[in-house]
Amino acid sequence: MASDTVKQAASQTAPVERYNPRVVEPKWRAAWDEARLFEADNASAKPKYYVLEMFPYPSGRIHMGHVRNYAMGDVVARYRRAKGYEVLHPMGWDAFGMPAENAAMQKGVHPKGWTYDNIAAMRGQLKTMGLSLDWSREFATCDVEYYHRQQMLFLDFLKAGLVGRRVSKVNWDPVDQTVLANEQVIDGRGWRSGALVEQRELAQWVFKITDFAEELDAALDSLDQWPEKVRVMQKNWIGKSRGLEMAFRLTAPVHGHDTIPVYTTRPDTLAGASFVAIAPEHPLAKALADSNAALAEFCIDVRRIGTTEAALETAEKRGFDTGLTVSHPVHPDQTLPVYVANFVLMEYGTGAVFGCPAHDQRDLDFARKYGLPVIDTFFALDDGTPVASTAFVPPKSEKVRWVNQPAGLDIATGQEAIDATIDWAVARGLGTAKVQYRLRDWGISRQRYWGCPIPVIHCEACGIVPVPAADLPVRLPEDVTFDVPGNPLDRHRSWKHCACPQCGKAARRETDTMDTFVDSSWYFARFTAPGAETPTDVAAVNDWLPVDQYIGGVEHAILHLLYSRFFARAMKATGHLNVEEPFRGLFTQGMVVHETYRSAEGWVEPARVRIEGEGAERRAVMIDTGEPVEIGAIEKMSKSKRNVVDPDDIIGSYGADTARWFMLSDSPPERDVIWTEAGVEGAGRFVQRVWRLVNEAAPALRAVAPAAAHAGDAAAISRIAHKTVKAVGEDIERLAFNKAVARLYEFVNALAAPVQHSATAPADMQAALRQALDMLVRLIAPMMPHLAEECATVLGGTVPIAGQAWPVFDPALVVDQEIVLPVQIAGRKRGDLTIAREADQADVEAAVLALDFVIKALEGKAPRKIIVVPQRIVNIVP
RNA sequence: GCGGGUGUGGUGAAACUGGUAGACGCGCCGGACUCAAAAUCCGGUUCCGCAAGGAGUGUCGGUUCGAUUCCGACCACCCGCACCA
Repeated sequence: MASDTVKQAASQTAPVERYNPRVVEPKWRAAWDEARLFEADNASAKPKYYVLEMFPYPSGRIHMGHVRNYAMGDVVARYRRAKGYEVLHPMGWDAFGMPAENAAMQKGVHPKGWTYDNIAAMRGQLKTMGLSLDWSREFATCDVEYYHRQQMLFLDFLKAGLVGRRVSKVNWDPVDQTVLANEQVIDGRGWRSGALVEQRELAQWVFKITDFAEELDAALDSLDQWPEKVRVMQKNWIGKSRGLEMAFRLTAPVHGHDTIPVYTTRPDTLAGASFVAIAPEHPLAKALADSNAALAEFCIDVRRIGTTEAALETAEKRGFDTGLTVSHPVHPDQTLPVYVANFVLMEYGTGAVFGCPAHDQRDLDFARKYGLPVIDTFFALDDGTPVASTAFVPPKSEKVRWVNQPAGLDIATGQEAIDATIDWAVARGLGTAKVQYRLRDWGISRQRYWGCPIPVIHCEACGIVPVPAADLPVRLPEDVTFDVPGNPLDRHRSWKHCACPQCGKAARRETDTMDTFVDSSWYFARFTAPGAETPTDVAAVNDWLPVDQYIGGVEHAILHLLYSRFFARAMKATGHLNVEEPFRGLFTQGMVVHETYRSAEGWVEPARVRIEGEGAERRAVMIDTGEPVEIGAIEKMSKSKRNVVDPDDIIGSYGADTARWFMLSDSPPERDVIWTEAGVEGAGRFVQRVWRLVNEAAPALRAVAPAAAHAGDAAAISRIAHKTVKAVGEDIERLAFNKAVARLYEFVNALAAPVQHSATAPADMQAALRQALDMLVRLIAPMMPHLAEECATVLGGTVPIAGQAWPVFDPALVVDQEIVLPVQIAGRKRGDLTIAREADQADVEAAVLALDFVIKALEGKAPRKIIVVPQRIVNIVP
């Protein structure tokens, strides 16, 4: 092509000044704020759309994971707004929690000051990202206005019977004098103090999440806009199982027990039962231990190992023969020994099991160790006749098989078979069918300062007395100290002393605070009316909820998301809202990962490393010393590996749009994205490219009115523009941001040449270009909002475009009249056929047979078959 | 062990319900502009082959005119759960 023309055209325009995000971005953020474009109106008549990203903990700095998360949410928010929705896109702070207290202990700062300072810093950082957030609804969970309403909810839940007080075993750190969560116990020791953790029985407040176990399980099937993975994880966590509860009769009653109730999900294996085992905490075990020192010692000993998963996994199966025997329920003449065994859990089922060594690896291990029989007999499922199982597969093959279907069953059929044996057993009076859940009630008591005070009072005379509504909020005192371990609230000289609201006598305020997961279980509801006197404004919350699109990390797949689902139900039961499921659409985004670098002194920040060479020759050296650096694995950005890239640095040097664009390109959003310098530079290059494109075109096009219909080259431009509008919209709706990005690259590539000639182009071409550029600017706006505004200004349109409509594509322009059909011979592509879209089978066949390469391939013979898939492909079978 | 997922060039990845495998980005190679560089622009880039052609989406097999896509068996990696009876 005439490169002279290109040269000429290029030389006519002065080089475009580089786009400077440092100047442009703050300008547009101010303009948006000024116009209050992102404040949601509860009274709006438009259809509502609620998009929410999981709110951050105010650690003090945002990280790249936040940037990715909020960039995604912002694309959705800006897109929906442009599509005519009233969009709620709020931001807040999950502000209670341990780090604030740790900071208090380590640095001597007050948790409150530390937290609010961090919030201020992070708010500033977030604002530089140019997110279309409704900041007027911002709150922190440590704001008294918020936790006041949380206390109101607690009292309503208490009244509704959804809160209980239960003595339960907890991990107690004797040095820090506090309860530890299971994950804070490492090898039986407290993660901070290193002290041996004790198991303590402590009175705890619990939310009765198990009241909703069945509903929480069943409703998972309705969450079709949730990732399968998350639903499965929740299903497993709830752990619903159907089984049989039955009793083994003791051959001689002891300590008032004449039977041992057991629970089993596999009644079909009952014929193979060869022992019964009870938990060390089982009432019968305790009674026996009173008069048996060896058993008492055993019970203490086996529980000393700790409850960490690692300890449990490796722990040997240990048992203590009580000397008691029970009779087999089906064959009363058979007796089975009763053991106390370390692998039986008091918390699940009845705290007692029967062991079938022929069927279960764990039972087999136990039977071998204690010389118990392995009985290879099953109940046939149809009539309950015991049979010697020929279908039995030894445990090492791991695949459970059933007698009447020895080839192996899928899970559903297997469950049917088990259900049949349950019915059979119930009919014979062996026991009762029972549904069991693994889900435990949610213990919310924490012996911490920086949390929401639990609004109850303990009175010697009246017992537990709720704080009267008029006395709310129960405020956290500020004059607390952190110089000694334990709960500062409990040590505070006056705070806990109060008068009983009922009898007026001296009483004690509850000094435990709520688990911080409580705070995050209803914040999404509060955003709908953050100033309401009651926890929710019922009309507003019902209008906005469920959240249409919730976006966050998969690490919250169980706890936060399950607790929130519970809260929605509990709030419904107490009249605070009227939905069951808080989040209609859930998206779990991948992490931002980065290569790690290691020098002689340890992990090194990427900023201090220079990469040289590539492929096998790729090396890293320290920038200052030239010392070689080992390139490590690609891992999640973390302080410990020092592979963190600070969003501030990136936004400072490339601008927010570049950072956002890069976070959205490259990887599919659910997958991890690898942060690379080259990738960011590529994104930055694209920003400049769009800017140049628009500026080169603008002088010629500014006054041109976009027109709808064009011919020839102009039509080609219109077609790609309209196709891109369609595709990008669809991609955003599917959250396929990486694909939307690729489309926009293609679009810009396609516009490059026409823009070169825009000054001398015919009028219809100019009109088509003008329209295409207008569309381009609107399409990039959700991802790169600042650049879009600046480009729109250059093109002479109305700004800001943040409040304007999404472009509409003309369906007639997204289908081509003439199409290129691939032509295959025997399933291999040999060439193309350009033909009218409307061509029928006969036209296509005739045209294909006239093609040179087809004639050559057929060598004069008639084809055996010609397959024509309209508008798709032609395949000739010779 | 149970459950879920992933596997495609040098690389991040595309490919709607079976229909042109590798769009787009990064990197690389070549060229233009430049005294030179940066920036930018143009062209090329799955592999083997000078070419014609052949091979190719983790492996092996199947269904089909046609398979990255569906079916069966396996392999590797990642994630979650796990003494739950």
